[in-house]
Amino acid sequence: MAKIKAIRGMNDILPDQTPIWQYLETEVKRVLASYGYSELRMPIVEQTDLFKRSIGEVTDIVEKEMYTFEDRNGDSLTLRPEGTASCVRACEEHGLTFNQVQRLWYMGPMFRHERPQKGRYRQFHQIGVETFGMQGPDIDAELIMMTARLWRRLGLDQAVKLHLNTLGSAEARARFRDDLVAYLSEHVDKLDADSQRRLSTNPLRILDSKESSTQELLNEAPHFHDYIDDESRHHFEQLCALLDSAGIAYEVNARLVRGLDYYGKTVFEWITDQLGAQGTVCAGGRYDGLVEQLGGRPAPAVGFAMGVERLILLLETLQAVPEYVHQKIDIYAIAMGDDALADMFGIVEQLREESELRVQLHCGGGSFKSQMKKADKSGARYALLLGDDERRSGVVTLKPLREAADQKQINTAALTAELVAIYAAEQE
RNA sequence: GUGGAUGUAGCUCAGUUGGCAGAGCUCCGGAUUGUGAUUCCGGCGGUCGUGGGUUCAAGCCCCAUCAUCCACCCCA
Repeated sequence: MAKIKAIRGMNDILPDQTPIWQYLETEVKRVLASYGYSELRMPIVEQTDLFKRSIGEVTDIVEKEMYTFEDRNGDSLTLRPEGTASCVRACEEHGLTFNQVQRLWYMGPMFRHERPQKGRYRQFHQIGVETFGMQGPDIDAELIMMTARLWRRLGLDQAVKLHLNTLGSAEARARFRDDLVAYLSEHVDKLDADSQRRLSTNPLRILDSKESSTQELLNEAPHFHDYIDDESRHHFEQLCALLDSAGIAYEVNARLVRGLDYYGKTVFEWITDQLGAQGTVCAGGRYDGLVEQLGGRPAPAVGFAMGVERLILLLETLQAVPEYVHQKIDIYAIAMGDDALADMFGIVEQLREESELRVQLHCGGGSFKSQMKKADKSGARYALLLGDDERRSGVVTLKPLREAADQKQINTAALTAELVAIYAAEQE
């Protein structure tokens, strides 16, 4: 019988990886909490129309990457390919955007049917942050400063660069797009094949083309600079000024275009050159029109999303994960003989009751030697030994595994106090 | 969706012009009593991704298929 395997592009996250995930999630939550953001949890499945109406009908995501299926009652449902649409839907549905300000975050799996490669999977995880009800560049700046703080905290700040751009108002963008398409249509023959296709699907994406011939052609093309509306220009200038005074370095990248239709004005990406083709580790922007587009009363909004797998890849390639993250046991307890084992259960339970120490009791038998080997491999700093000798004198043996110090016997009643003192001294 | 590379033990990988399926690591046991990491000895472990074909004989050659990785596209 053929073995059942995980679905392509959907990965198990194994025990040697989960500590890194927990570390990243913990640090992100701390930063978010320090800015007063609240968590929102949404369903993973939504009505298909939600994504069609928000992301854009002709985007690759909607056209060919969504996991869409029929519910038993015939409704078309879709595994969420991103979080913003769900978040807006949830906020709107519960009145959270009605005349109020919101600062929210969520984390969880997203689904896109793409060909997997490094940093790109069919089930992947994002941590998303969305804000509503604030139209000025101050909140744009706050979001960017928050991400910058996170990179510093994670030790990634030297490896990522901030790219910044403005897409202007919907009207300005539309005029620019029309003129750009008109110009490029006259030179279709000089465009690379991909860009020819984009001409009808997502012409702004052509600005991002990697073909040098296409880039040459673009030098003579209309420039968005000449189309931007005054309000967007001011918004962008103020944002840049705020980032300047906060000491945050950025590169204005006029070719930076986001793939989703709902973005306008500010867009930004944090990019690394350490991960191969999937360099964008965090990206977002302003989407003032989306709430209204989804049927709500108009509300300005800005947000971004981080790719968790990509951040973890980056942490690993930079070897930026602190050593303690992989340390899961403080004490490994070994008992020799059935009577000692019964006593040891009581001792380790009391230790757990009276301290925060992480104590693992050896189970499953084996020779004393093999138990010592397991103690060593566990990474614990101490082995706690109990045999007939110790039981006779009411003590346990504490054996250091990581330093060249002698083992010593400790009165069982004083064990917790002794260990807590040792670990407290270690903290200083 | 397109292109390239790769599938052999739990892991990392050898395997010659086609001729008995291998190593290292891990795991288990041992090197005189209850002391780990180094060392030495022994052991467990494989439908060679899967299905066909060629051949006296296939891990190796041919076809198909699946999966993984990398890149394109797209995106976090």
